[in-house]
Amino acid sequence: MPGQDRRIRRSQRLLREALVALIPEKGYDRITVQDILDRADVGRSTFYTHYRDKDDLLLAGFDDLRADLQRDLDALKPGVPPHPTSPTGVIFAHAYRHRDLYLALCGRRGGTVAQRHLHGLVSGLLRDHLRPHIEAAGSDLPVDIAAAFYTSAALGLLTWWVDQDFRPGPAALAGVYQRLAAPGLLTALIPPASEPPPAVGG
Amino acid sequence: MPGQDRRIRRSQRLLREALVALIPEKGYDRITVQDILDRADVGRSTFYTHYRDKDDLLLAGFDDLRADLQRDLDALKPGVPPHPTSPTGVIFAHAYRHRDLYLALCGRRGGTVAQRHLHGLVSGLLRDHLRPHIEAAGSDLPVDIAAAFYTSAALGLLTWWVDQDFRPGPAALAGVYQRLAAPGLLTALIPPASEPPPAVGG
DNA sequence: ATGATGTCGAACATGATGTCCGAGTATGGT
DNA sequence: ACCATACTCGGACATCATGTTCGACATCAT
Repeated sequence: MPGQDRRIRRSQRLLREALVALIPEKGYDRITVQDILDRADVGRSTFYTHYRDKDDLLLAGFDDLRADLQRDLDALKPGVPPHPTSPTGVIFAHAYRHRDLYLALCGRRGGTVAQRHLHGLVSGLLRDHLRPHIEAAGSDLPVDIAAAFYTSAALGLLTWWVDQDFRPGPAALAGVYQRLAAPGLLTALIPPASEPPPAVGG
Repeated sequence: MPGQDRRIRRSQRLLREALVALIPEKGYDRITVQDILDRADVGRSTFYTHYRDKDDLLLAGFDDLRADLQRDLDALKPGVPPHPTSPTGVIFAHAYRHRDLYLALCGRRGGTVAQRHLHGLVSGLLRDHLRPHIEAAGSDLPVDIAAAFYTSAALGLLTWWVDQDFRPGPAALAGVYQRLAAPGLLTALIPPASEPPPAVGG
């Protein structure tokens, strides 16, 4: 059974790697299951015993990514009070460390499923990050709207960055993001204007 | 021939309407050409004489939309110097007037093609709008990055709005967008800080 | 070594895609 | 009114991708 596990994981890893490698080449929509099979040198039924379809394979790889990103973010939360980076900065750094994967997930040739899931993930993240700030300030700004705005802005920047071959470094990108995002949020919080936290706007 | 033209346009209109109606029901990816044919009550080869595939049909409808939106925006440009609304405000109003279409284009169940094209359209729009401001201010902010940021923010808000059944009115939405977007752009322009135009940040 | 467990991949049935060709219909000239 | 023309319509077809089935095979436990 442990040996079987090793074999299973081997196929799964091969399939996932094949898909990630194929996406920048052909574009997710044009990739056929047979393409993945050929690239991974794995049989058809092997694929279908592990995954329901192409989307399922993509999302399985996504779970690992999500866990990894969550670890980075959890490491940020209890950190020193003047956070060195925002959640968005962590995401950019994470994307830079996993360039191949993010190229497939939010690059030009990625698919709807990946983008949607990444959006959902980041959206939940930012909502949780923003809510306390907005509530503490007693602002009338709806949390959902703010989350939608900043999630799409961050992911849009990320997508642009990926398609630019990660040209400005992750720190520079995070800097630009802060520069554009933070002032708007700060002024949107002013009605009672209680606290100006160091790294809001994530 | 004029009669023929009428017949042609009839089929084309029926097909486009069928697709737009189908997208919110089934989701673009799950729609089959046969679904469109059945809904429009049009024959198979009729479809393929006019369009190469499903994507082509969608994009054809897109051209009309693009022209319509461009008219609204052109009407804005030579307007009174203190523009009453930003380009983004115009887009929100346009989306509100064509709710059915935008529900298909950027709603939850829309497809990759539509979103990509809409993104490209708005991106070009905002780039042209932002460049003079940034250059006039002599800011070091790269135009492309700013365009990526604000395009995604605007379209993300639009997508959220569409999925909320266009709940806050278009004016209210445009107001929130301005509130979140404008301060960041204004402070990003400050290095020389030459002019504070009324409705930047589109 | 041998049985139990679970994977591998060729072959198959189904459904979607895009093409082809004969039938049908409106137009325009006579 | 009639015919010829031009163009559209849609059923039938070949092709391709998908997801399933089933026998062969490899690995581990006893």
